[in-house]
Amino acid sequence: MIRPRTMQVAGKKEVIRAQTKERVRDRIMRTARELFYCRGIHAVGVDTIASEAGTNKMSFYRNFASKDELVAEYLREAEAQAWEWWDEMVEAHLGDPRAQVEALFGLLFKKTCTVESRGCALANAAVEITDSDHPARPIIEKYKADMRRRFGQLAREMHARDADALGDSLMLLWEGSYLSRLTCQSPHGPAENAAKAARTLIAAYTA
Amino acid sequence: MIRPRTMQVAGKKEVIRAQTKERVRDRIMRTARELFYCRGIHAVGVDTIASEAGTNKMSFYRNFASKDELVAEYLREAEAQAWEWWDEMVEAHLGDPRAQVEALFGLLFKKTCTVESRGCALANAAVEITDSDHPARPIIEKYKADMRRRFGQLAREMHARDADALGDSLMLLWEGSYLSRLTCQSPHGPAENAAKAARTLIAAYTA
DNA sequence: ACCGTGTGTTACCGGTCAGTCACGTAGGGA
DNA sequence: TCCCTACGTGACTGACCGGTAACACACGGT
Repeated sequence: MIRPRTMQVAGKKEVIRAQTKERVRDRIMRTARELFYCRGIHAVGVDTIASEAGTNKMSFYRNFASKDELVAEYLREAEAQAWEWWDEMVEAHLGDPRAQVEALFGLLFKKTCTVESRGCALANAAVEITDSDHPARPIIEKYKADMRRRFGQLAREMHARDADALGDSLMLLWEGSYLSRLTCQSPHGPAENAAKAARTLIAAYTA
Repeated sequence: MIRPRTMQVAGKKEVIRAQTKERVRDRIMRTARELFYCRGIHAVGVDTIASEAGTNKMSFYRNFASKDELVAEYLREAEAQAWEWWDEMVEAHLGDPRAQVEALFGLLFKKTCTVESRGCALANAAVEITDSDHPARPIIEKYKADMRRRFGQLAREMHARDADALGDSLMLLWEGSYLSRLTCQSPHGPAENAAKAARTLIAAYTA
């Protein structure tokens, strides 16, 4: 039941130990992140994750209630990471929503147009997980709803004529970039033109 | 090995039989289409497909070499269907590429913004199937490469300033619409604004 | 009347899946 | 010293996976 990990005040010994011997839970999370992202959620079993993380299934189940819970945790981490990057871009251009969008699409380009990219972890999970009772579903839906809201907000701050339409358009370009990374295996896919499209749309809606 | 189904000249009896008792292979294909699309490819086993199609696993393997082959066939069918719809829209507005794109995005709206829609079968398969040796991979990649080429061609016919960029942008909107249908479970997602975005982009690139 | 084709049925194979049990051990804090 | 926590190990369950073997039957064409 995922106990709260009583992080005791770290003495010197503790620090060394943390470096040399990463806790099992963290090793599992890191391994799961890599495997789920690269091979997909259904394609990776808990046994594989455990042994790839240098441990075993029993230790896995001492740290996670179920595979579904691990998946949910994996997506929560991915979401937190995504917003961290997003906020970085936004904070670098406070008060200048155009520059913020520009920076965000620059980041998108950097993330999607690499050989290793497999698109958006949350979006991929949305495709793979069809069971509406899965604990991952609310995480995905909240994430994407937040994203839509944020794009709409940016459009409003740019004083766009039809802010909701512009926000949605930007989100479509965003999502399309991620998906096209999977359908056109080459890193030189349509996603390379996402930033330009965003710029064009913004210009058209704020002329 | 999927024999070519020696479609003998149909006598009257044959016609009746075809109505009342659909061939096993067709029943399996139809069932597979529904189940794969709704629940995902990994989530559906051949046993389920067979029994849902009113037959059994043995009859399944008399018609398909393997599950992977069925998946490939499923995607080939989906591709053919998609191009059929595409060509219908294009042929309805011969010589008017703007109207053709308009019609295509109208179709996209009709397809994505329904409660049952689960996005694009090919794109979903691209997410689920990570093994590069899978027989479905070349089908997916060819389909999306063709789509990119077609969008580029349409942009060129519209005499757009940067035809490749416009084509890619339209494709991103297209793909984004499909993906957003899965991430924002409601039919009232950002995809509702895809056509408007396409119109805006075209206007900007051909002004 | 005969045979080939398509189909149904049952049982089976080896492998993998998620998840559990019982037991052993190393190390750190009190 | 003692104990508690974290972790490792191997065996196990029951379900399901893709795929196969052997046998039976119904029907249509010749």
